[in-house]
Amino acid sequence: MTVSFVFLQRHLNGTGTSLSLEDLFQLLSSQPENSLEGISLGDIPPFPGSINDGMNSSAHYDVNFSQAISHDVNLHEAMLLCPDNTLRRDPVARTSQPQEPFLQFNSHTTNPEQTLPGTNLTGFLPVVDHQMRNLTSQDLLHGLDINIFDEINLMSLATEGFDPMELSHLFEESDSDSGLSLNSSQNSTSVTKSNSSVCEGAIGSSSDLESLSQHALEGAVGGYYPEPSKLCHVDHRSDSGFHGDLAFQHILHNHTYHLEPSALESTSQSFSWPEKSQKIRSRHFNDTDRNLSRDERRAKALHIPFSVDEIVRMPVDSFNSMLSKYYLTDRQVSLIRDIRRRGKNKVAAQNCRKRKLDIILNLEDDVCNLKAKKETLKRERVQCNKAINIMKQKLHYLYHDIFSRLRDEEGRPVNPNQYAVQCNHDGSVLIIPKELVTSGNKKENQKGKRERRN
DNA sequence: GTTCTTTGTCATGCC
DNA sequence: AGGGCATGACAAAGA
Repeated sequence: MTVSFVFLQRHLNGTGTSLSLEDLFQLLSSQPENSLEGISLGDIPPFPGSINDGMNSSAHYDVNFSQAISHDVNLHEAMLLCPDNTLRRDPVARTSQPQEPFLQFNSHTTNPEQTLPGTNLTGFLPVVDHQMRNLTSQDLLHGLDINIFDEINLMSLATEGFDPMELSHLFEESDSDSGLSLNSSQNSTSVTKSNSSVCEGAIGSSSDLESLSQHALEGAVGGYYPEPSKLCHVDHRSDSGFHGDLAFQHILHNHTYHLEPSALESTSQSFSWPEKSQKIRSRHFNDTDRNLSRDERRAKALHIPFSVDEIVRMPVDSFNSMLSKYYLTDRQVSLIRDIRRRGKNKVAAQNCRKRKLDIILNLEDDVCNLKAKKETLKRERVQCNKAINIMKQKLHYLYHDIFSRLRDEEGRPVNPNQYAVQCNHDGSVLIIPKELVTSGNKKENQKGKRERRN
């Protein structure tokens, strides 16, 4: 006991029962480490570094400490944690993000023949005669004038009510070397489809050419492009921007939407269909009509001279100019508009689902992170509670130590059951009867409650 | 036969 | 005003 008894007495007797907090701590700090039954302030562990870190981290993450500990986090809240409510995960990294639903027309053709427009293929292709007969129309059309196809388009527009069988005969007679487009690629709306188109476009010198020639006949949904020589000139509008473009697209684009996987495998494209899709596709390959989508079948039935892909992907200006420049019946126009709307919406739906998936994945990540953070905060809370308990215990010992030294005016020990140490806001410490403390506390509590209500 | 998933479509609202 | 986009809801097909 290093603090003199007189010191305390002087303070307690001389100044009434007032003991400043400073004095109290002077008293405490002057105690040997083993005083207070072996517990001193030095034993109180500093506020755990991790706690500070935790607090900082709490602040850093803008997480309310208590809330973060006690609240579960739902997906919506987790999503709202994003400051700008945007996706933090790079969708491209997260998914393959084939988010370029509109691949360029004619961008990559795997058909080497396409690199030789205007070339007579028969001079280049080292194929035997029967293969030549089975070459698709696309293979043979490169040498033809674009304007011819312009006319073809117009003619097919004029085939409203035309007998498809008659047109088919035209193809048969021309032995598949009419000006059908087949070998363009990447013209589809969805990525999956565009991938397929890439492969589909690359028919190369497949042994399946024979089977593919049938698809060639179905190339454009309007699919009937009679042999140019058998057509009369209806109207020459090759000088129109869109018309020329469109005609050219008909030449270069693959309007075959579903080709046999075996044909795809023989190409230089590395893309391969998923096993599921291949099964589905191969199951339907013998039924060419079933190969076509509903809109493709409808378009085919109405002899729409453009592929569904073109209708969907065409810029609005071109689309409108197409509708105005071409003679189209109301039914055709209506169908074309429907096809365009549905096609656009299909792509939008695909993108929407992709986004939704990304959002869900991001939220799952957020949930994981927040759970980890919650665990950290829980651990920190346990450490805080431990430190608080140690502090309480030390105060308890200090309290009893003080009372063991206190003496009243007559030199008698002060009964700790009758008196209490009260620390005031101004730093002063008073020894007051317990009745006053309890009544004072009650008043304080009531006052606090009133203030809280207000 | 039931359930789940995928995909296309429609309706609607917003830009 | 028209077109496109986003998205919820529904249905069909397939696993």
